[in-house]
Amino acid sequence: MPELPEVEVVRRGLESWTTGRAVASAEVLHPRSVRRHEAGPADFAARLAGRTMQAPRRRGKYLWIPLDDKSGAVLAHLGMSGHLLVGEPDREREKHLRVRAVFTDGGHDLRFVDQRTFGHLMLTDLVPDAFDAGALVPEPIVHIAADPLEDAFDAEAFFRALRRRKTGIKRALLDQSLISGVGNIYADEALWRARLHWARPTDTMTRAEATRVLEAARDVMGAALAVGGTSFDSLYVNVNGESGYFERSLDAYGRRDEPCRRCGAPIRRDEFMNRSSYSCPVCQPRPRRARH
DNA sequence: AAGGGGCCCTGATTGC
DNA sequence: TGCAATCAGGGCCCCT
Repeated sequence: MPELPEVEVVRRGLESWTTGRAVASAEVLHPRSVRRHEAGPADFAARLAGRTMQAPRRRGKYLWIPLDDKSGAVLAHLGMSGHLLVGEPDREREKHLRVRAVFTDGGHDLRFVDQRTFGHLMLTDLVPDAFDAGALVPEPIVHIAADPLEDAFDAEAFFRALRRRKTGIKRALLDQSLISGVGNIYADEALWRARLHWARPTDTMTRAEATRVLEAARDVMGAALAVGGTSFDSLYVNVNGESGYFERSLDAYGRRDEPCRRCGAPIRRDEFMNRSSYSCPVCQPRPRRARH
């Protein structure tokens, strides 16, 4: 379940393996993994061959590798279970290997392995960024907001957007067009730290509450990044196939009926958006006017 | 037209 | 024991 910290761990891990290396050839082993590349799997592979990769970049949960003169890029979203792995090119093929690129220098290859195929890769153009003057972003993600660890993130604009929305705070945190990089785990963690219930209506939120949840999101994602990200089973791993250590630091997510680390009350689990929401019934009381 | 729900996927786990 | 139901969830698409 890679969210911002996990994707950033992958980006850092890829850096020395992509920068300045030319692709000899690529193969797509599962068409669904390039479904957003409209010209199809064969075009994806053919157009990647011969291109030189640059240093990988990231916004929210999206990662991209600019190509050649930076007019284009490989855009990646890891979805639920996507891994980008590097290793000896002749090693055994993973069961869920979906896309593979080998380089002209004959060194480590780059593999996209994805059990559930919610993730995807595509080739795309880079266009001017709306948030960061002079920067370029992949065209398909121009609509998503900057993430809270970027300098370009506009906290004031985020607050104004919250007040305009008629929804609950968790749904807003998960809306990548308002703030990117936050998924189900870190949304629950940020709300627990900010002592806000997930159904708190955003249109009446105070500046202090908005600041609190934003700072909490920054803090918790920064802390997770510092220890290599969160991992449950093997659904998320870095480029060497290793898991992170943040799971043991989670305060809310996945802790149903376990004592709140602040007040001792048993953590509750609610159904929300067809998934789970974990919160403390005492520290995060349900608002009278709840919004989903 | 913004908000909310359904759906896509596979493997581990749970239940009968 | 074996099979079926359930769960996990990001983002796209569709409906109202």
